Amino acid sequence: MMTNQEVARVLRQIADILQIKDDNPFKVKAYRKAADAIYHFDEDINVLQQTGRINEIPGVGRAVQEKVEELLQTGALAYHERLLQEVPVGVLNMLRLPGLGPRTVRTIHEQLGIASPDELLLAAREHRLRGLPGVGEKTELAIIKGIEEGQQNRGKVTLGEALPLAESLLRFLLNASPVLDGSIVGSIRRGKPLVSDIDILLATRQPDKLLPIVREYPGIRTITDIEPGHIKGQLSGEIDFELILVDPEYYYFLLVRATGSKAHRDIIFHEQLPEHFIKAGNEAEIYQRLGLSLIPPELRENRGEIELARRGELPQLLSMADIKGDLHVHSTWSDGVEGIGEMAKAAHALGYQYIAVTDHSKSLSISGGLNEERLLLQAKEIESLEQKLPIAILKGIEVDIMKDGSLDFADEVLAGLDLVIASVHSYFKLDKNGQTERIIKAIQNPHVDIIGHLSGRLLNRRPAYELDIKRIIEAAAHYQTALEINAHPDRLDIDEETARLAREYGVKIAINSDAHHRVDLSLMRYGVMNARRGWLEKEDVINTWSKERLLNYLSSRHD
DNA sequence: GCCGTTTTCGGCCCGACTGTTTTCAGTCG
Repeated sequence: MMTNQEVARVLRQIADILQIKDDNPFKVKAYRKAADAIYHFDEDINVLQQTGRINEIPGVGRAVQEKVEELLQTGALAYHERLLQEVPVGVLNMLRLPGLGPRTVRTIHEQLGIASPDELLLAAREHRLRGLPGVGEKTELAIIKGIEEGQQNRGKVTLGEALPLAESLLRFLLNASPVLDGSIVGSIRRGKPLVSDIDILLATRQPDKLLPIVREYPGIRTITDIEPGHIKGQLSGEIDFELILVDPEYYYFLLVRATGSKAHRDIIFHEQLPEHFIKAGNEAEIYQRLGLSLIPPELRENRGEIELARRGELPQLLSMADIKGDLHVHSTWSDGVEGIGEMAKAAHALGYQYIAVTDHSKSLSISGGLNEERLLLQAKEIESLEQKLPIAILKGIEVDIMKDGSLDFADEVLAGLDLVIASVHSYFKLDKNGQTERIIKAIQNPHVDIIGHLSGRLLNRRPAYELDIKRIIEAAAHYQTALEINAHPDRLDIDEETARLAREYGVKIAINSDAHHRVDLSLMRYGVMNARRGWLEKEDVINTWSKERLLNYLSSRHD
């Protein structure tokens, strides 16, 4: 059985291969679009398949439907396999490197027979790439840099990939009768943006009965290691997992032990024997026996939390339940895939009081960014939708910050909006001072309420651009401009360190999903986890505030 | 490959920068 996400992955690989083969670009786009649509579709693709309704997904026509059916029925797709013969996965991985696109990758593969990033790195170091058409010294250096940076996170996956897989596996195991209790542990439970594997703790009196149950799980690729109390293996999706089996008496002791970072647990358990923690009823009791108040998982990193727990002075971290709205949402007016009405209804269904529609501005033309005229038309639509829907819809924009720090709209235009996010989408390679000055100039603009995805990082894909974070936070504090925690699991930007620093300076934060699809509104939880890792409290985050308070705050800023 | 009461065929698809060139293809957001 395959999930929507796994099917989407195959379709995306097909798109990549077709692109390298220089096939019809619209065909490539069609495969990507179908992949995205399946990835995000609310219903299980297997259920759709059984009722013959796969082509009801927008962007999926006859050809893709047939391929998906073959994939779901047989677990493989002949067309995909055939394409992989021509262009192996290693070549597709080369595509992920900055500066390398389909044409260059094709040339490298065809002319030098290079078929993986490892081979590519070697060739680049030996200067065997320069001389290929379009490849010179700089490209070679960029490749080496790109691969070396990637190696730092080697084998790690984003929380956004790992957490749903871990939850799905845990749900399956909790349904098995020998399992009395269970939890995700390790770095996923602490909410780290990049994790190396899935660790799950299970309470059971019958550890011997677990193995055949685990083998039944549809998402298992291999089981590699079995020893008393442990089952290790790999899930399809190439993520390693480890199950830790423990007697119920020691469950909460192990839950604390297996969740905290090494530094955290070494300090709190220093020479204490497990027997001291037997039969605890919850985690709070474990911490209590250590003379500490309960430390939330996201804080268990030995960054000062242990001392505060001893004094009972831990921060009161915000939680998902505190979130009252989403201030960064796209629609079909730019590169979103759903109308404002759909997004607003979905936000209302999540219990939100408000959303801000913040489509892109004109200079981001690939996204269909709005010009002044269309912005006005959009405002009309928002006004009419607001009459009909039980949720406040703020008129916003994600305005582009230009190279010189000016904005893509004149102040008069921005003044007509309820909320302005300013973001960088170009000139990522400015030097540190230029990039910092540029963003500070945007911070200084009185119409700008929030700076979007400040550092521009894309986890596992692109490093943050050069910035003087401290200067930016000082400016944000001075001009009372909020910083965004972009909740998309590929971004989580600003990161936890920056968030913690911002809080110390009294800079407000907005946690935003940046949703381009209604399903993406639920990515908010990753942003909340990131905020908790940054020690943020409810008061620090403006979209935990009530609608009235937020609107007052925004209008007072604009006066 | 998808889509469609202006079309079942012909659109879909943007513009600037970068590094490589010697006039521009390839990459990127």
